[in-house]
Amino acid sequence: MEQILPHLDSVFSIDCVLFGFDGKELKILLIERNEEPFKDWWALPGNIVGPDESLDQSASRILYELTGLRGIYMEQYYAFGDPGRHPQGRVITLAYYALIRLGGDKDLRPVSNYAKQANWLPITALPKLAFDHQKIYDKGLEKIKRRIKHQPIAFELLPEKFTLTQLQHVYELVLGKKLDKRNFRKKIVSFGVLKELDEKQKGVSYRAATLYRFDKRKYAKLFGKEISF
Amino acid sequence: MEQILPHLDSVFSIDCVLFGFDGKELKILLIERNEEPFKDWWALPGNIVGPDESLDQSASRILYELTGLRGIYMEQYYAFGDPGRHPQGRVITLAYYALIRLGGDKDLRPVSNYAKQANWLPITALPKLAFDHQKIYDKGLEKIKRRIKHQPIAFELLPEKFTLTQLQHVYELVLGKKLDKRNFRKKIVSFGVLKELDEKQKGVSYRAATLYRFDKRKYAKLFGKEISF
DNA sequence: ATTACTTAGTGTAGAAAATACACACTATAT
DNA sequence: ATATAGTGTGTATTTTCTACACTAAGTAAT
Repeated sequence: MEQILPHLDSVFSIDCVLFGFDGKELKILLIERNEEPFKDWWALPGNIVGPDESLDQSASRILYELTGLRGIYMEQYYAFGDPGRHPQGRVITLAYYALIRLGGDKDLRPVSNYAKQANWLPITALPKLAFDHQKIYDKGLEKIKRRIKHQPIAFELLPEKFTLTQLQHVYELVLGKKLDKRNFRKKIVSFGVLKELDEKQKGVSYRAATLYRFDKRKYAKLFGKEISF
Repeated sequence: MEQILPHLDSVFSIDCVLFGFDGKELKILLIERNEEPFKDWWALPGNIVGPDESLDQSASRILYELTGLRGIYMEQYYAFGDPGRHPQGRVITLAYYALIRLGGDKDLRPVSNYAKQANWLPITALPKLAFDHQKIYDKGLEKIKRRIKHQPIAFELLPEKFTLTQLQHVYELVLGKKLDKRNFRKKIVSFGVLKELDEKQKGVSYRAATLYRFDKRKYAKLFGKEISF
């Protein structure tokens, strides 16, 4: 019911919580601000939604501009709009999260003029964040904790080919608790969305593990059925 | 990362999907528009977010203005912002849902000048909706289907005192499938969030059922534990 | 070649939860 | 008293969850 379109001084932006996994730790991408307000503070990367782009497009563009990445699973999860959240005016922001595999082949493109630097920081030791970004991050983590139980998002954090131990490691980091190896394997294999490859892990100084791949086709067939961890 | 605050011609609104239950059917509140665009079409009630209110406050105000109701469980669930969604300009809308018990004591306040009429229409026979409101509604229904499995939202659709059969009826309507009576009762009682009253249903021409009440205190104690249907 | 080391990979028994299923009870209306 | 309509309950079976420990395989060092 939007009858009238008054001219309002409000700004609509998107902030991204980019979770990254380097094989060891969960990290998020933060930017060190170079301008007031919150000069020298760390903040979530974000930007203003353009006039002719959809929200998802806008989020993809922002992610691309900040990281050079495309084709990443990304989803909006909450809008933050308290009148006082931005000291210079009314800014309503829509938060998106993305899950990204770090390291490996291509590195992230350096990030532009917005900031002194951009860096992947481990979530176990985050600095104080600008604006209400701590709140945005907290809600984002909560969201992926829930979602990893029901949706195949863990694979976004891993290379295309991965071992079950690596997969378990991702679940443990996101959920913040240890899982039983045998039960984990039993369950994850029983979903039937993993394809066991004829390949083994390489470059390790111990017994090499079998590699698996997430099978999108099989997952698509399951649709409707709920996966549950 | 919102450095600059340009002046943008975008409007930010909230649309509400108000689910109502009258003891028999699930309904949603719709408004028949009295102005172009989409004159004479049915639409979701909504309004523009004020400059000094938070999003939740705004949603509560809008709900109050349209229905006279206060203190209703309400939650944002998705932002819709395709550039073409409003023919007269860029309107980004944040969708909220609310669950409301219909009928009974106090009736809804009549709805203002926005519309020719407001009406509760059964979700089994909805008219074509203005704008992208069908999409907003669909997503809302999907959302409460998920949420009713994990959160105690069903009680918002029922009077304070209700029978287990009524509760089951709500679950069946929202989930869109029949449930087994014995198993339903076993499970819902096992959560320990219902208080059995010493009262019985009145005014029925058959054996009167025991009344129950949702016990918020007990539910609060459970926090962390997941309820699952 | 042997050994030490490190991680991969596997099975089972018991507990708990989910499911399927049918009939007797109670209040009211006639 | 009888018909009616919804209430309220128990159990056996299947499925899923949990807890738990050792052998196999490959690498590295000697």
